[in-house]
Amino acid sequence: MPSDRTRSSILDAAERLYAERGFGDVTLRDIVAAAGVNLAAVNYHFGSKDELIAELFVTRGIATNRERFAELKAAEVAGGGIADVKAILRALVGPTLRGCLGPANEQSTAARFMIRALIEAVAPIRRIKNREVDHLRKFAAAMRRALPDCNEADIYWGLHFALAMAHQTTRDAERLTKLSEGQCEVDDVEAVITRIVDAAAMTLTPRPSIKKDTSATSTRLRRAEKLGS
Amino acid sequence: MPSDRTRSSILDAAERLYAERGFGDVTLRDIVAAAGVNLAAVNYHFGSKDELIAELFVTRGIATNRERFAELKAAEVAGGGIADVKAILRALVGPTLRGCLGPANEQSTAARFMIRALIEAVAPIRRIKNREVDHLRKFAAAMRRALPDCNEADIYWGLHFALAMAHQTTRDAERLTKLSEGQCEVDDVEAVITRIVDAAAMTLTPRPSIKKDTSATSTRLRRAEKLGS
DNA sequence: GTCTATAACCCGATAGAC
DNA sequence: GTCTATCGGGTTATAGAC
Repeated sequence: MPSDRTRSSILDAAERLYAERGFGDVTLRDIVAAAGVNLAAVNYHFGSKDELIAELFVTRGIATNRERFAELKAAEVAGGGIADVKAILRALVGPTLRGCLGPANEQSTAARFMIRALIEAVAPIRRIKNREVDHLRKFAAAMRRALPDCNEADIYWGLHFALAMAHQTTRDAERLTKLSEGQCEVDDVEAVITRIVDAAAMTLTPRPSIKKDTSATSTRLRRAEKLGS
Repeated sequence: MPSDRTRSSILDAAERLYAERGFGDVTLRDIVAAAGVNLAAVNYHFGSKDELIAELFVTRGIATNRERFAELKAAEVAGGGIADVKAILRALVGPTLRGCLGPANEQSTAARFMIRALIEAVAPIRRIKNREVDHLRKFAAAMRRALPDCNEADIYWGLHFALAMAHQTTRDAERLTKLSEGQCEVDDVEAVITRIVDAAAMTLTPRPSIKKDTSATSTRLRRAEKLGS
């Protein structure tokens, strides 16, 4: 059926253009031109522009989350049912960062589209996004298992902060490079992931103050030591 | 001169509407209606829509940075020339967060406009933004004085992460509340600021490893140990 | 400086032939 | 399913009267 090819041509072209130029200045006419199909085909296959965007967001989002869950599952298996805190965070931010940073030719269109979609929050996506928090709940649950004594709010804040750093880094990489005059190496994706994961993990496994209280060990630190890795 | 009032009416109305509804669906017609002026006045006073947005971004940005610098200066005076690390970070993210979170009637239109502008990155603003990093340089300089032995790249990453957490929190506060089922208190602005500042400060004033250095210890952490702090 | 009126253009959606 | 042609509506920008 030629219909299917038309349909997926539209999806592919839309994903690519939105990833490259954002939602603000990509029109249906741009999309059909890039896809080599007719303008009316969009409405025939998707009903409206908003429904096209929504379908794109849902299908690509599912794919991204599948990657995340696979990493999370692997981390839990490796830990005998309880994943390492950093491994959980790595599963959350790794797939997106790997797809958005690094050499341009290795970047994933899907990951860059998702980042755009999450950041620009155009109307049809905003509606879906705010009611879809199940995937984050799975990460929160894994984190609770890893840190059973940790305050629940802290866990949510930690996941939130990890995503915040990941998103802003993909978004402002250019600016950070300029600000630091090249000292912040953004091209080494795994190093960036490690940096973000470490920063988020620190908020979840607190330390005693380094200024005073060097001798007295806090209960929280003892708990962390007990957990080990 | 009635001209000045027309001019500032347009600026005020535009700032308010953009802050409330974003750049995507606010037209010049909306703005002139809210300002009670004529459509042609926009082009007369600003030349084009893009120039209106650019002027708004520049003037409001200067105001925000003035607030930040005032806090930074106060922190350096209080510290006898060298500000406390957390005070520096607080000066960076405090003004924006205070203007964007908390009770709706206490929010600042200017702060919410700036957040929208930084996030949605409409064309005329993007151009200005990426070449404007001087204000961040001042914070980096203050941080270097506070942490003379700290790796310079770490300082830039720390500032970047602080802004990342601040921005994402203003932007996704609703979602975080829903995800955590109200356990993450976003209405207590000062508590949120403290949380973000603490998280960013941790990345700058590293602690010794709390667990056995298995295999995957980050280079950053190892460097931190060497620094001793 | 401010207004009206309109130009010139672009958008998404759709009717209808094939 | 795919196409052409077009509708109806929106936008910014501007010419010209006052």
